Amino acid sequence: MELQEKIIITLKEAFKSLFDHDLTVEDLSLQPTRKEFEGTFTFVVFPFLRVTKLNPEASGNKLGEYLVEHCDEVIAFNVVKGFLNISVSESSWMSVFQNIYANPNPALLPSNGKKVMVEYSSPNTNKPLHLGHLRNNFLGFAVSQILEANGYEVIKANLVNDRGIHICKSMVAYKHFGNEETPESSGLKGDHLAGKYYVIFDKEYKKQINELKSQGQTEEEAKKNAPLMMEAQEMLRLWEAGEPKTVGLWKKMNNWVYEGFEQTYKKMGVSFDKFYYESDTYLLGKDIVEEGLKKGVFFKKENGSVWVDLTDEGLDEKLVLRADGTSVYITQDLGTADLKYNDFSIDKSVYVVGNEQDYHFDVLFKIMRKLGRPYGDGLHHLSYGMVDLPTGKMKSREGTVVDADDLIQEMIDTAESHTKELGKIDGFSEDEANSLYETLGLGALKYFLLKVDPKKRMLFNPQESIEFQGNTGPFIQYSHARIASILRKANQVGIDYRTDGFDGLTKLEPTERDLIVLLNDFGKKLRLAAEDYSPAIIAQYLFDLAKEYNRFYAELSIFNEADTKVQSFRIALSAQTAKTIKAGMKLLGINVPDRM
RNA sequence: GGUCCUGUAGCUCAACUGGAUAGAGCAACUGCCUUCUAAGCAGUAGGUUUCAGGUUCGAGUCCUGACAGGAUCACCA
Repeated sequence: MELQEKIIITLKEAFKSLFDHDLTVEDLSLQPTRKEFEGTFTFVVFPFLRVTKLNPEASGNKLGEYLVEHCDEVIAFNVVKGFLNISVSESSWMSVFQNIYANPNPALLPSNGKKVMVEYSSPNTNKPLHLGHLRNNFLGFAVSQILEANGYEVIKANLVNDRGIHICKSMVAYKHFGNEETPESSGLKGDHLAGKYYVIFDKEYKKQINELKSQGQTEEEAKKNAPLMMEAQEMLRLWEAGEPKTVGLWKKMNNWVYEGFEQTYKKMGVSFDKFYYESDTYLLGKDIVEEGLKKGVFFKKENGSVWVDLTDEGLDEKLVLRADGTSVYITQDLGTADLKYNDFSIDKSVYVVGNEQDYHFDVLFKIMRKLGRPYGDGLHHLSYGMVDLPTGKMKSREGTVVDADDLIQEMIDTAESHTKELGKIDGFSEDEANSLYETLGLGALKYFLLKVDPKKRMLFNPQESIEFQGNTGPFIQYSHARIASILRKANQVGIDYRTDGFDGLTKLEPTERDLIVLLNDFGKKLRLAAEDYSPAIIAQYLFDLAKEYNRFYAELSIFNEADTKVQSFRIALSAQTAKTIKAGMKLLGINVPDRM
């Protein structure tokens, strides 16, 4: 049984025995004791004064005395105002440590038999990935790992937006200005090549608009009548009709993009179990519209358009099918939701999509629940804030974006020069060194984007945002490398740091105890991160853990320690910390080096 | 304008979901490498938690109203 659980149960008994009052375990909770007070757990007695009918101090004292007497682990207590601070014996902490140390993988809770799909990335195929996509991809991958560690079976899905007016724009521009350019002939990655023509389209389109405006058309007319735009619209019609030449060009350009994406995904370290393509799904959902009409969830207006009325849920009326019978954005999402369920019979479905689509998903989920879908309550929009630059919002058409490939490379280069400056690569082969730079550069980038609460909008300053010191990925990686070094030496010297090497040890230094407390928290954090869909909780925890370890490292010596039991224990404590850091970082999709 | 999200040290972020004197990192300053990796450790300084009310033993956290920033409100995706 967990230590905290045991204390809470004893508290429950205390209320029964001392005050003849029944409480549930859920009524009682412990919080960490603040650093300036003696103790590890604190029980706040204020809410129970009505039950104890005593003043706060007396209540705390009564409960504290009961705990010391009836709970072996509790060795002392003190009461400050209404706060009962509980001290746990050092031998209890030792046995807590023995328990967690025996677990080979701290980041793996038993299977819960449930299936969840996490849809993330979901790029458009007309341009390369940028900084905003990085946040999406890292979040999606990390949340998948976290859910898996919590016992879910996870299907990582990517719904590729491969059709529509945007890709037609790139195609039109390529037709006019491409001169049969290919990734090979241009030396450009396929996604960058497609993006180049998307930008060209916009540039030429704007020229045409200005020309038409100078001929007396309004802005609105000009936007509609510009030949390039009309051509793009026509191309979309041809595509939908399956016209072979158009489809051929579409396939050719998309394949270039996919090759480019594949490289970037590989570099980012993210992966998918299932790809969906909108070219396959964009016609789905019409049967659901029919179903909704039959069930009375939807209604038809005079012109034949179909709507859902969500005013009773605090939203508005929303169109789900046009008067001419064609789909809108949400129509296909209705269909895709069912498709996912039919493919995998999932219990939960998570959509990692920016907060600009909050309203859309609110509507989508409410509709699915009204339709009585079995997975309705398992739908979740992991909504994250935009990544802004100091110059403001990123706009891909205007070229004010931080390109994902460029940024990753920049991070790796920075890691390289920083590492060389510190002179830390003695004895590294070239391959090892390069792999280290990649680990550190990506670690810094991923940690930076994941440590912030997903729903918060964040600022990215290319010059200043990425550091290698303080609350950063490399700081945590460094802590791991330090421990790895200790373990190498311990193995070399032949120190036994398995449990029997320090059995019977009862004396603990404060930093050692603090480390055990933190290590013991990992499971709780893991659950919380899954409940909140928040890798930031793991990131924050790992920083705290690394920080605490570095304090321990600075304060106490291992190899100069005369008592061999203490020595073995400190190495075991180090090993457990490394294990936890490695497992936790893996949840974030970050590797940790053994040397740096 | 309606709805939703956000507002905490100069900057970037925490605060265990209502608990004690609001904590870290960066930047600044002071110490610590003849000892296991100084990408580290210890310390100093930095705050009316945007503002005004309210709820209660207790509010950064909940409620109301301002103010500021962002998103969204198409027979676009």
